[in-house]
Amino acid sequence: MLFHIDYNNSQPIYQQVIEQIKLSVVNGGLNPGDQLPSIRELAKTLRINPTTAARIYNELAHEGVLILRQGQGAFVAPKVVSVASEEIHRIVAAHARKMLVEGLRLGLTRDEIDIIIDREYQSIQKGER
Amino acid sequence: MLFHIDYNNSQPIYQQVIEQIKLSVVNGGLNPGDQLPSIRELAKTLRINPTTAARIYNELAHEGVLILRQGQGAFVAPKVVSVASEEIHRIVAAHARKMLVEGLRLGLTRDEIDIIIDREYQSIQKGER
Amino acid sequence: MLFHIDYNNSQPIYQQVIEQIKLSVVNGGLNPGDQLPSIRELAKTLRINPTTAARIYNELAHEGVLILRQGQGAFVAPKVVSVASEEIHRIVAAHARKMLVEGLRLGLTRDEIDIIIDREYQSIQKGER
Amino acid sequence: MLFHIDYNNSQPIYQQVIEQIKLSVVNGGLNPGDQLPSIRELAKTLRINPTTAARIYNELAHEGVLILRQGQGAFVAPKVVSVASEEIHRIVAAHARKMLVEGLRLGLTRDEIDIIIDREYQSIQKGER
DNA sequence: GTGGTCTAGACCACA
DNA sequence: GTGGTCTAGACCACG
Repeated sequence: MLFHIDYNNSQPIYQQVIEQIKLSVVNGGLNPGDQLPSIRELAKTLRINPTTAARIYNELAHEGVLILRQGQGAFVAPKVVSVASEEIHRIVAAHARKMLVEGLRLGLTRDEIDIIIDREYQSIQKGER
Repeated sequence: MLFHIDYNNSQPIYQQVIEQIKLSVVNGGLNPGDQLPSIRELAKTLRINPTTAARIYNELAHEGVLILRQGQGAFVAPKVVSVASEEIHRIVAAHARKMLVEGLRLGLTRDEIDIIIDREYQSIQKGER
Repeated sequence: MLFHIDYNNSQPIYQQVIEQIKLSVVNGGLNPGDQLPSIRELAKTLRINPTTAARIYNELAHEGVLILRQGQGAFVAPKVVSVASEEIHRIVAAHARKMLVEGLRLGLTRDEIDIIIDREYQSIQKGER
Repeated sequence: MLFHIDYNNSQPIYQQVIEQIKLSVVNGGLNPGDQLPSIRELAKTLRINPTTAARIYNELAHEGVLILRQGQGAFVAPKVVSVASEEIHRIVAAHARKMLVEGLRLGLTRDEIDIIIDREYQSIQKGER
């Protein structure tokens, strides 16, 4: 559960870490009930601004990934998907569309894109990165 | 070739329109050599500021999607992809990863995600949206 | 003495033609006293706006490359360099600097740049392009 | 790292500054990781509009020369040239051709041009200007 | 504090 | 008419 920040990435720091935490939840690196480092600790280890660390946890709590308990800390939420399946579909479809348009535009075929997706899927399952 | 802006979308409007133009180029709605509405015209129809419209075309010209000719207008560029294949792979893989993590996190299976991708692919090919 | 316009070039039409005429003068395709097509003729063959054709000749006349005689036409000027050598030096140095900075920035060595220069020099002498 | 604007120059000021920054990167005045003045600071010192200053940094970021980090500032990018060597050659050759045509047209010999190039090269290496 | 987005509007360069 | 440059200034997102 070691997070890393790529400062040469245009993506904001807080989004980079959010993505990594979500990934850990997906590939089993983090399980429901697991406790995460405190905001101060996270800020210290990642050497980021405490307000940025707070933002990370707040967003994740807002999305239902984490549960923040006053004075106790942050914990991975139980897998209770309270999001409407329509909404889920919409979110994933939007990502899929972006990926497809970009890939096709850059000259890839549908099959080549599928191969890339598969590779990423394997890498997620293995807990890589 | 009708573009639309969703003001409830957190994505900046110039990026929304950029995506839509790229999509049109991919699904054949726009072909190399086709002329696009002028900056002023685009600004008028979308009811955005001309400088924002200019930004849309400028970014697309930078990316090699459009060609801007002073005094003449904006045209779809010929398909000459000069992007390194590594770079293409990297871009698509990043999108794929985001999509997979989000889908899996929200409880979808790999198969369900594949179905969504396929639906999006079909919709792009048909020139929908 | 056939000029061509690359509409996929960001460089303005009038500058493209000016460059080509200058090149012809340099490599002997056009010699002092030679008559050029009239403005109307140039506009017609290149399928450009007559005002653009006029601009081409006016700029070249201003730079001393051509001489425009009312009612007679445009002629290549005799090689009387009336430009101060300082000025010449300044102009060429500016071009050289741009070329060097761009080449070095993109990872070329001085020798590699020299090779490119030499190749261009040969191509100019041969009257290519 | 002092930039200057020549208002008697027909070249747009954002391009003048871009060139100067590229030059600094080439001659070692600016190294990867170095922080540049903020957009607002640059605008203030050059007495230009902040949006013009932003444009300078944006273009350089697009070209991969700088990296902009929201909330942090602008930094010189690490030297990762991902431009196709064909493209590099094409760019430098175009500059070389322009320089040669102009020099020859104004009566310089090949040797005289080479001397000017060499002088510019020395001046770039020394970090002059 | 930083950069990112958007507006409103002027003036120039090009065809 | 077209796109290109620049200004002036507002408001948001990020750290």
